Amino acid sequence: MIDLKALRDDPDTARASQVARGADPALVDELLAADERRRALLSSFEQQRAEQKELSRSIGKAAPEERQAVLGRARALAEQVKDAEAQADEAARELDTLLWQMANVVADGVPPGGEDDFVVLREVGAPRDFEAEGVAVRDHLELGEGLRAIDTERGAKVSGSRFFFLTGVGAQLELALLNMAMDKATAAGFSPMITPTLVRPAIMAGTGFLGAHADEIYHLETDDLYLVGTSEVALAGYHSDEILDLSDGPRRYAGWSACYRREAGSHGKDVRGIIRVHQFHKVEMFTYVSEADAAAEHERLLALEEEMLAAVELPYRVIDTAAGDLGSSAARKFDCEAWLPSQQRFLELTSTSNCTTFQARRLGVRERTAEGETRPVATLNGTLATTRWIVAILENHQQADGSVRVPQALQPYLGGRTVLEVQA
RNA sequence: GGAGACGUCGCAUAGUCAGGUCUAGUGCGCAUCCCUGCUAAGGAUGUGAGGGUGUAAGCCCUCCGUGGGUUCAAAUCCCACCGUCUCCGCCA
Repeated sequence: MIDLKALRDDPDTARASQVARGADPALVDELLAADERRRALLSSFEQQRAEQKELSRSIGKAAPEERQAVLGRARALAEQVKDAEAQADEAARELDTLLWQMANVVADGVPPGGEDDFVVLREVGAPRDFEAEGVAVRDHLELGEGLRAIDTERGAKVSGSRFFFLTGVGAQLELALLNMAMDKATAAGFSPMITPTLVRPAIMAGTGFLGAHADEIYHLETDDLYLVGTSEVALAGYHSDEILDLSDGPRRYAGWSACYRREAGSHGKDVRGIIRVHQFHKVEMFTYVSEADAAAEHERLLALEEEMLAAVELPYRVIDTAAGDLGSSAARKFDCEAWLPSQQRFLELTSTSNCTTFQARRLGVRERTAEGETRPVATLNGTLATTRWIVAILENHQQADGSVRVPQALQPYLGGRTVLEVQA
């Protein structure tokens, strides 16, 4: 959630942020009004409560003859206090409801607008000229089937649409990718983590995923648990309600987990193959860092993502996501999109968000300052590899006969294999 | 699934049966200072979180796993829930 004090001091920035996101700036003024109301009612309650406590204490030592009179007054006061408390509570609830509706304030420099208003920061690597090479481009599913690596038909039979099996070399390829990502993260100082994929409502809400896109999330009614769409959720919850010591630097984690997405709003989109699926695997970087160092950490996560993309030799571009396409928790987001030869377009492979103190406030993650005070930390996350990367790797490294070249950096993770051969 | 024990301000604990200076005590740890001096010890003071108010010093409120309830008054009594541990059963 946003910082109420900052909102009070500088409502214009918050209003501008709402406008950039395409959200309603009036929410800011509703918040200010609700905050003022809450503080007034709280002060009133606290004053009456102090009075009541004092009177109540005097009963124990009151002389027997005046006891009844004091008791009578105390009873009346108790009624009054109960009423004042109810009013203060109600005002606090109203404020809270508004507070949880408000998305993070976007960072300076984020392009305003919606999904299509991103800014391309750079393009790296050139797409192959398949025509010149004499290669008739196959899409990832055709390639995957030829390699006996992907089986979507049986995925549908067993689990429904948007499910699949990775078979044989396909399974090995995913493990290779994810292991390489874990190694890379570990080398960069991230602690490897294998996280729960079912989380409590408070954790899911704290990360900001239960807002506008709540229908994207699987919910297990019987147990009131949510299936995570990314290990970010579990990693953000990991230090919830804790006060961290970040004086030795940020806490960095690399989460390995299955991820689940309902894809409720994407009927008919990316229905072929494994581009958009209900379940996949991902290695996710997650950092807890002092707010002042958050922007630098964001660059660091982005750099690691680009290193991974370079390691698997994919042409890609980096985009600065527009305000309206940011998640509610993010103040800024960079996506890396790989070139997809079969569709002649870019496909998102990584996404790194700076959530500033937004998630930390909701989840109660703070740090101890040098002065001994507490303050909310900043949280950031970024993708290091996912099942979807297989799509881009197969397509970009395909050869004329339907076999696929293995990028050099990946070869050690595939037993030294240099080519994935077509299977009979 | 059954039976039981437990959940207190970093850690360890007192307090709960008998509701009222508990305005949560003590030890350890930690911080500052003092004394002294030689691989250290002793003493003093301070030391949870969140919030309201105030220029400030300060004053005040909330929190004893969570949420309700009883009462003038709840760490303490009642109810529900959550979590941890032990034993039994069942399943992998």
